[in-house]
Amino acid sequence: MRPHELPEIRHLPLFRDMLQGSFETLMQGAYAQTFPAGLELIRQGDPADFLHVVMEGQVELHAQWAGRECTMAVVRPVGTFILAACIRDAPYLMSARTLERARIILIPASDLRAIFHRDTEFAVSVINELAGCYRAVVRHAKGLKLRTSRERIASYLLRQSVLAGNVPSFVLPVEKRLLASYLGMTPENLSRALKSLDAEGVRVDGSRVIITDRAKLSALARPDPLIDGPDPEGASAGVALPPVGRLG
Amino acid sequence: MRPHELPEIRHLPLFRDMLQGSFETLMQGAYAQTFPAGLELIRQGDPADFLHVVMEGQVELHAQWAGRECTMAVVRPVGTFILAACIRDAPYLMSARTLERARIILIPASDLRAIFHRDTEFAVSVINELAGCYRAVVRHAKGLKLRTSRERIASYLLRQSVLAGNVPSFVLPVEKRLLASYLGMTPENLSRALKSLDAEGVRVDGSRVIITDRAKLSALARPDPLIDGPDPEGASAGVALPPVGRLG
DNA sequence: CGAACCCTTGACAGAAATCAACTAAGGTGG
DNA sequence: CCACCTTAGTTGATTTCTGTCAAGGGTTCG
Repeated sequence: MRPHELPEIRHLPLFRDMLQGSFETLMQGAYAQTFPAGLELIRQGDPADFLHVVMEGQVELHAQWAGRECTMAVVRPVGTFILAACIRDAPYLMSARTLERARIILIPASDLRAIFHRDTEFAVSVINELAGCYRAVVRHAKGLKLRTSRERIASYLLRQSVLAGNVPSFVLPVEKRLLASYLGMTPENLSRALKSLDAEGVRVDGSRVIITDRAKLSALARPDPLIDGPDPEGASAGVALPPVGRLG
Repeated sequence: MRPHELPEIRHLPLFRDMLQGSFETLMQGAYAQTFPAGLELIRQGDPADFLHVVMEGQVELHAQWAGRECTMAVVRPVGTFILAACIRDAPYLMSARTLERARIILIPASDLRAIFHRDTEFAVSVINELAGCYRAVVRHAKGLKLRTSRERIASYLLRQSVLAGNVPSFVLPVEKRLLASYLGMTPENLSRALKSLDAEGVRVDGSRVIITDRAKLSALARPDPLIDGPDPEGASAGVALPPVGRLG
């Protein structure tokens, strides 16, 4: 593991409050590895052996069934994924693949379980992390069930704009096909819908999005913190925040 | 609170491993209440004050947006709901209403948070509960994104049959309109789809479902433990289990 | 008995998936 | 350096699915 990585992990919400001894024990069993783009890191159904921490690059969480596939989330630095499976010692519900060259820390699930039995502070951090993940998926499911495709797209674009610091123009952080799958539609549909959103205050040029009429777009999207997530602190102050898609 | 209720709560996975002292403290602040059918217990967006434990009756968790509404889950005895919101001290993401006369135990969220900071065993139980809830919603979302309406219905019926002890015939545990909303479709659509499933080995008469050709239905549903949930132990032995829809 | 309400059915309109063709961009290898 | 191949994205035509609106039968409950 690289020298700068340990403190970076240590500062994650999940690890920042635990005892130093617990952290050191956890890190003794952990190791880092760099993977090329497009590599399948884990496959759904496999037993959960390691908690994964993304240090660099993007990782897609996706699910398959009956030959179909859909994107569930994208994890960016510094985020973790498949915590729940590790805790339950249960098979992964999702697969993970690198979208680009990625550096990942792997922490043995057994160490994880052993330590939160002994370190209450760590247990509390795990609780908070899990509760956050849970709420993120609930919001995702709400969006799928309550909003139409166009509304989901509009909300997503508005959200990205807010996360980028309330800027009117930004670049999509992922490929459109992936975005389509994440939003629960086909690439063709996303393409057409994006064009049709021209009339709702959005211009799209390649991967660049320009919000030309925020009020009109907002009227369609009807953003709601109970679906889109809470407004990040400092967003109003123009502080740029990473467009993290947490759900792991 | 009634005399038989305390030990019942004590035996819940969430409370069975905690220190006796912690449990007593938690129960001191708790109180029970009986609500009539159709009552809105909590509204999404409200601050999370109490963890709810269902002792009797059914409670629907649902979500609203833009005048639309959908069912997210049904909680039955003895199950809890909105644990995550209580932990994060965040607004509820879902509303809850009684489907029938229901008896509910209310546990102050602040007590909850205070106690798992002191009682590691309880913290571990909360972790396991949350991880389970998280995985339940992920499975729900997977079903919505990967399966068509007919496939979701077929899977649901097959699942209910298994939970009832692998019986070929059973009664739907909820109203069809609610089931439709839970499965992500309109009541009209469910009605039509159920009729069309006649050709796939299912007969429906009112709320009674008869699986006439399990192989054929299974070929459509393609049940998968990574979506439908793990097979309950003892199911093969014919042990009847309650058709619990946990997700809270 | 009447008033809701659930469920069903039909007709229709709108949305989305599918199939197919085409463009454009990026990377590979000659 | 260029020809070639692969892949993302777009667009169009078509079909399938789904939601909406409307009406009617049946049940429950006050």
